[in-house]
Amino acid sequence: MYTLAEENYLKAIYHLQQEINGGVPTNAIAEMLHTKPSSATDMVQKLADKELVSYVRYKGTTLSKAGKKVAIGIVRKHRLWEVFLVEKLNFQWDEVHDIAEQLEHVKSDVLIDKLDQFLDHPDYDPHGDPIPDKNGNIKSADKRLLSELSKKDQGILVGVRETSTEFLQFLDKRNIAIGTPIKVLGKEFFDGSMVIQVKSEQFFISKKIAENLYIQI
Amino acid sequence: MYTLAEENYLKAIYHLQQEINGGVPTNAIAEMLHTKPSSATDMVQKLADKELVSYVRYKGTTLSKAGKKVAIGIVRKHRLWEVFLVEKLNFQWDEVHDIAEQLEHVKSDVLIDKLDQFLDHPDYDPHGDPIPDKNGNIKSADKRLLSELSKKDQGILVGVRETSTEFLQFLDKRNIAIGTPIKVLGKEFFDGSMVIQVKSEQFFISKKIAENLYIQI
DNA sequence: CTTTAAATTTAGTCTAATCTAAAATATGTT
DNA sequence: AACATATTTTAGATTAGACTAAATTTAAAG
Repeated sequence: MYTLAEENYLKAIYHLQQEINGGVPTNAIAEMLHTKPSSATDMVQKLADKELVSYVRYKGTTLSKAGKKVAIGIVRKHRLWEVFLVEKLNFQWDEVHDIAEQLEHVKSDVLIDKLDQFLDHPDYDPHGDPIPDKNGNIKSADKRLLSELSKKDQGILVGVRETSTEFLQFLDKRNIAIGTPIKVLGKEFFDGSMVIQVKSEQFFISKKIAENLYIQI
Repeated sequence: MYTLAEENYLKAIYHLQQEINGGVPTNAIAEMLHTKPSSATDMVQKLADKELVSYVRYKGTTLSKAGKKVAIGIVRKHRLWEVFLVEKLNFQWDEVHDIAEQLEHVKSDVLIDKLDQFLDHPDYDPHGDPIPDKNGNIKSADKRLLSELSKKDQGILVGVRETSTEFLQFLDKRNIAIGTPIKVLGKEFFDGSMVIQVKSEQFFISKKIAENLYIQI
C-alpha cells in the first residue's frame, strides 16, 4: 500500500504528464501540490527507489508502468466519488472536488467495484472527465479546446479543464453546463477572446475561459 | 481540525469510557489502537494540552466536553457510512467496519448532512448501534446483555458488542440478525453458557457469545 | 508495612514528510 | 564561449507519531 503523500505525488505527476511532453519538472509537481521544490525532489527520489517513477536529476520525472497504474486507480476513485456526490447526494459540480480528494484515498477495491455498480458504471464524471475502468483503460473522446476553434465552428461542451469553484460558478451563472451546445460567433486574433452563442444568449469570453472548455464537434 | 491519530485516540477513549467507570487506563487505549502504552501516554498528554481530555498521571484519561463532541462526531460518521455500505452498496454487515474506519475521517460537515439525508436519517447502524444526531444526542435504548438474562426470559436482538468478522459470521451461520427474537431456554450457572431458542432452532452458546449480544425485552 | 508485580511514564531513537538556506546544474542571451 | 538567471538538488532542521528500554508509581499480597 502507498501513503497519502505518495498517492498524491503519483496523481500529480500523472496529470502533469498529460499536459507536458517529456519528463515532468520538479517545480511543476511542487506547485501542483503546494509544497516546496526541495520536498518534491525528496519524494520523487523515494518514488524512484520504489520503481514507481523514473527520475533523472535535473531532467524530470515520468511514471513507470506500476506508477501509472496506481495513479489511474486514484483518478478512477476520485471521479467515481464525484459522480456519487453529484448524482446521489445532490452536490453542485463545483462543490465536490475537495471531498473527492479525500475519498479517493480510501483503500478497498471491493468498495470501488460496488460504488461503480451502484452508480451504474458511469463513463464520465460531473466535469466531463472520463472515468478509467477497472483495468485502467480510459475512453478518450476526440474533444478539443474551445480556444482552438474558429469563427462559425460549433459543438457541445463535453468537459472543463479547470475545476475551481470560481470557474464552475462562472459557467453556472451563464447556464453553461456539460452537454450545452456552443457556437463561435467571433474570435479576436489580438487576444484570443471570443463571442459565443449559448442557447438564445451571446457571451463575450476571454481566451483564458476558452482555454478551459473542451468541445466535441 | 484534528489529525487522523488524534481522532482515533478520541474515539477509542470515548468507547472505553462507555465500558469503564472512572478515567480510562492508558494501557486500555494502547491496546484498542494496537500501539504501545508509551505512545498512548504521549498522545493523551498532547490531547490534554489541547483541552480535549483531562489526564492525570498514572490515574487515567477522560474526555472533556470538547473532546467528547469530536468523538461523537466521528462515531456518527462511522455509523452513517456503515449504513450506506450495507443499505446502498450491498455489503454484508461483517464487511463494513474497516472501510467505515477510513471513511469516518473524511472532513466535511455538508457531506455528512447530505449522507444522513440520503439514507433517510437512520437511527441505528447495521450492528444495532445508535447513530448520534447532528447535535451529538444519542438514543439510548434500554437494552441488556443476553448474558444477564435468566431462563425463560425472551426478547429481540437489537445490537452486537463485538463487530469482528468471525463473530458476525458466526451469527449469520445461525440466522441470527438484528431484529431476531431470542428466548433463553436454559442457563448453566457453572460457566454462564446458555441454550437459546431462535425461530424454530435451538442453539447452545457460550458465555462469551451471550456477553456480546444486546437484547431488548 | 514491606515486597513484588503490574501499570504507567520518561528518555532517547526512528521514519515520513515537510521546510529553509545554500550549493549545483541548466538555459538563454549577448 | 561566458555570464546571468532560473531550476533543481543537497544539507540540515523540524514535527507528528510511533518504538524500545529504563525508571517510576501504584496496587496487591504476604
